[in-house]
Amino acid sequence: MTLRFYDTASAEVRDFVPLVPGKVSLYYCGATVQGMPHVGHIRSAIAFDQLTRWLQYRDFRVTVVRNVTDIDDKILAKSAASFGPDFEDEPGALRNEEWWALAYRYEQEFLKAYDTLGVSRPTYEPRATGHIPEMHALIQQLIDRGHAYPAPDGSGDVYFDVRSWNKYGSLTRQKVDDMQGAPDVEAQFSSRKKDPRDFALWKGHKDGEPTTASWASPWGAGRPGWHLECSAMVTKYLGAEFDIHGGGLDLRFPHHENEMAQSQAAGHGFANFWMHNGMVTYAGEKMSKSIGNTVSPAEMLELAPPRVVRYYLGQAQYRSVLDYQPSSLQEAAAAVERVDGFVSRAARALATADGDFVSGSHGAVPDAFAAAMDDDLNVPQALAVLHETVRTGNTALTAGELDAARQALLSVTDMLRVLGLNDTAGPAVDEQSTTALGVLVEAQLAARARARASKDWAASDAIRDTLAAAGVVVEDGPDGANWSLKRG
RNA sequence: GGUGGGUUGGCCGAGAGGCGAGGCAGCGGCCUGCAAAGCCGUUAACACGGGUUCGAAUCCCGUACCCACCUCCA
Repeated sequence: MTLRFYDTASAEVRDFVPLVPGKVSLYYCGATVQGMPHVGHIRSAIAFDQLTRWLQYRDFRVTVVRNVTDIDDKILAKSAASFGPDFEDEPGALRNEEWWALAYRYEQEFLKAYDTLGVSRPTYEPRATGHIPEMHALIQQLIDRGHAYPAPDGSGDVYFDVRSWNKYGSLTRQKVDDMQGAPDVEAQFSSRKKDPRDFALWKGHKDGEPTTASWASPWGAGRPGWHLECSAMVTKYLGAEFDIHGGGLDLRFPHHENEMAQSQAAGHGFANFWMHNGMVTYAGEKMSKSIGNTVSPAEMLELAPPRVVRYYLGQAQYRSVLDYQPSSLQEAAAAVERVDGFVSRAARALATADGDFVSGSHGAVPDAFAAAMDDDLNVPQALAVLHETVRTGNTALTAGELDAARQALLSVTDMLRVLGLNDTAGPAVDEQSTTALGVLVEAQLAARARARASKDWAASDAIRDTLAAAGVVVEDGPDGANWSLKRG
């Protein structure tokens, strides 16, 4: 087996070899916590969670760092708006909310969504505001090396000097001269910037901005620029050179280009691999706040249980575009139920036949599954293996070949674990209620069995219909009827 | 203007020179008292026009359309 990933920087799939044998350092961009998470954010997190889980399966010790950008123009603007006279109470918005309170509130919303959808927690989740000294050090390094300069107008801004770094643009294979200029921005900053593409490392404090959003610095009070935050934090936790930097495809430029320029200009090796997940679109258009076509995880969770949402968002190859439509959740639900159906039938059959059966693990997924995952996380192909294994298992169950069924069940369990489909939060299970429900349903099924024995089909079907209406699915098998709660 | 990516059967979605991925939906069958579930079979595709090749969805050239980024964006 060879692990291979697509590296955006070299635009090719290359063999993955970690810098330190047995260890992988992974940094991926989390959210700017200025609003509720939408499905696109979650897709990204799921993609890198799949990556993490696969690397762990391959016995790497994975250190995952995902940042929280908790200081930013939009956060300040939203907070400021909440104090304004024209503030309208949007759903979820709070009046007179300090920027740091707003950021923290949304940070928790993201965390909740990640947890619900089975995104394992990163090793660490640093906040930008907690790393001001590291950022200052990096800025000073860049100034010393001639790649950054304080704005001459005394605004307190510090800019990265794009023209001083001849590799600028290499991540996205663009030439500085070919880049489209933004006329208004050029005009606005012409007195401060040497080149319109120069970007802010440090933003000088402006009148009217809250003092809580201002930190002292050698260049004047202010706050950090977005791109700088990631460079400073990744270096602090993962070192000057690390294995993988990830994020959404839309961050390639300017964010990641700028990060790479800053860090390499400061003498750091930086990321060995750049991995970018594809966008989620809605009706063919990228889902984003500015367009307003976002779908929240909460909305999806109203249509389907967490595991189905996870399956849906994770089923495509991570680099492909995923076009969301509500009906796709129903398809995902059918696929998940097929797998779950096998798991519960197999577990039941094996438990009946073999009292000491406990759900366990091979510790190994099928070779074809592993080969698919090794190949740039080809989840669709891996899912094909999953479904084929389910079919094999179903056939074995029907034939009464319990050993084969057990093998299939263990394989399926292992594959589900790797895909993160085994442990997403489900509805809270109340043991007492479950027990009580079981007693009641069994009583109904006993009555139905008597009716069937006397060929009273009307009575039998009436019981089945009543239970179905209550969300209890009854399936007749060779050993009598089984029941389960309809998921969702 | 620049830089990437895409166009696969009714839908989703892999593959990347020869062997019909898989899921969902449909159809037929087995099983069932009837269902459900399951299994078997089955229908069907590679945007368009050229070219290379014994052979192209896959490689090359051209065309059309779509998307993303070049401004905050997962």
